[in-house]
Amino acid sequence: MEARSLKSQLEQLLQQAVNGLVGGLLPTAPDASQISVERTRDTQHGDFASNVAMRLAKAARRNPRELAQAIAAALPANALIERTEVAGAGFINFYLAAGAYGTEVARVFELGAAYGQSSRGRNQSIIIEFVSANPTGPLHVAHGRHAAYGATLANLLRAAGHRVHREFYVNDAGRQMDILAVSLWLRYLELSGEAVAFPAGGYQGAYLKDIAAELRDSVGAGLVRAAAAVVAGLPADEAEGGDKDGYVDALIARARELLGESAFQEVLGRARDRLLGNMRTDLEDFGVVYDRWYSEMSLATSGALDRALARLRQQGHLYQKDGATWFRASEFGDEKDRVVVRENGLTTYFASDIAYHLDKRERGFDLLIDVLGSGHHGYVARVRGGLAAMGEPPDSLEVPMIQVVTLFRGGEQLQMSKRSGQFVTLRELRAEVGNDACRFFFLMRGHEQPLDFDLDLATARTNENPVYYVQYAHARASSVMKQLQARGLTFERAEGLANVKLLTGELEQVLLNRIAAFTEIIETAAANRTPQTLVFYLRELANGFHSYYNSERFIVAESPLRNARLALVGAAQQVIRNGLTLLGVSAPESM
RNA sequence: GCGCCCGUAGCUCAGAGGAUAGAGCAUCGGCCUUCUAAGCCGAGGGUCGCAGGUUCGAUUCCUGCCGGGCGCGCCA
Repeated sequence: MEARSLKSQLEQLLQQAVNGLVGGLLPTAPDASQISVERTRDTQHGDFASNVAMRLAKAARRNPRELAQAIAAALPANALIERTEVAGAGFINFYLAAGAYGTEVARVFELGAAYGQSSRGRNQSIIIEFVSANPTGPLHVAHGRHAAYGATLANLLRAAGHRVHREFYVNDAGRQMDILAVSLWLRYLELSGEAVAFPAGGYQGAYLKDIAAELRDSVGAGLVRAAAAVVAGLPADEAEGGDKDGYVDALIARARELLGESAFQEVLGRARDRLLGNMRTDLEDFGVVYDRWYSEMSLATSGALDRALARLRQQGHLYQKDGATWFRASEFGDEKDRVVVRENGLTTYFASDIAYHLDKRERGFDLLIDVLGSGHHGYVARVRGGLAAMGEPPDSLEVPMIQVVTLFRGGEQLQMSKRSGQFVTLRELRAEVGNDACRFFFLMRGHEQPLDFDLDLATARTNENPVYYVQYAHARASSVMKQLQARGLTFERAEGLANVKLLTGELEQVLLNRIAAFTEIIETAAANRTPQTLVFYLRELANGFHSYYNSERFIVAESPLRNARLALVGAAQQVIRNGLTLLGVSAPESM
């Protein structure tokens, strides 16, 4: 069976009706995007409404209401629509057949955890890259927001019928890795009684001290060199009025010289692997898994980087200036040209990224989604330019920008600074507020909105905490089923589904309506790349459930009505669970 | 200076051409001998930053201004 939302089904019917008028009332076939159906805000306008007649009236040179009448009359016979009416300036209002919601409830039970999935995405192949934090330190709270957003968006896209591949791009190349190696080695020397002043430009976080201890346990004193030999002839660091980059670079050179390249690489690899391992564990614990961790370094070793640059050069998109190789990005929509090979012969991060994105296209992905921090917006034009220069469509790259996270405790903003090594890690945050509140809070706001994360609210076990509201609805539904058992009764699904027509109460209708909207909410949230659409929906669905719960008793004496109500409760519970699962939030049986 | 994002209820935010602009929190008033009160119901609260424009219709799209945030490396 093809999975479609009610909205999609209605749009399909409407499309057929409109097509039937082409050549008659309508001069030409309209664009499919003009033919849409929306949920009504007010039930006195029916269940769904369409503005199609108003949109087509001008081109057709027809009165909108007249056109609406004609379109409504041309709707093919179907079991979905009870009746239509033309209202206002030319709206077509749809009233669903009484059985439509009963069918939908039956589908919830039939499909279970798969309810809500649709084929809307037409199997479009999407690669979504997110977090991709530098392996130079632990993940912190901002990465958590990226992880929650990216993982949930991936879930939504898959549910909406796309093929989705999740990727973490590992920035394991470049100078930062050398700095990491030196930082670790200096911590190791410290432990070994050969302390050297720690550079301002190094990675100062305490995590490297732990890794240094492991290194010491593992290799013993083999990497120890005299502090005096390390610092001999080095330029001044920032603290002494020198240049911090110059000092770090000199230290890197000195480390290579004293250790030898292979030992230096061993230290580097030790730090990188350990930090990447921690990231992977953190993300898995947070419910975020990837299909692939893609190494930046592998672009160089596989030759992909050289191939990409050769291709650009061949097309005449590169030129030499000031000893460096530049890409003519300004000819492809960027504000200025960009360096791809530096004066010192090393390729830039941007060069890797061109090769990486070309590789994504060559692997067959239709759409490339990069989830980036809002600070990276200047980067988008550059990478699009690279794609364009390679002959790839620049709009195959889409970049949702995630705004910053600010933590608050007791009304006070927590200071976070990566440079000083004092920041709240994702691990610490999860330990304090738990996975559920963490993911829910990260997704509560639009991703382009800066997020104030209130730790007191997230840990509050009170009604002020929004994550409990939705979970509580699920737990309450479970509780009803347990209560049923305790009374020696069972839920007779067939009887319940056969009697959904008895659910004529206002609150029952509202709840049925909201349940049936789930599939189209997923479609909308996926299409707009807005997980918070699902968050808001779940709050509304939970509200519909709580209101119903407070106004009616479900376990009544009359078996048909009891089972019909239990079917509604069970369907609501299933949809809440499916929705929370997409968000990566648990659906507890009791609270 | 250039570029991107944001200005909606007291606060935090949804809504992205459509009918009377919504939610949570806060405030005030009700609801537990009955399936979990982490719940429900009700009330008050708005010049959708300002000014033009496009449109049958603009909070939504366009332009300009005002206000706030961020970014503009041969770093990654």
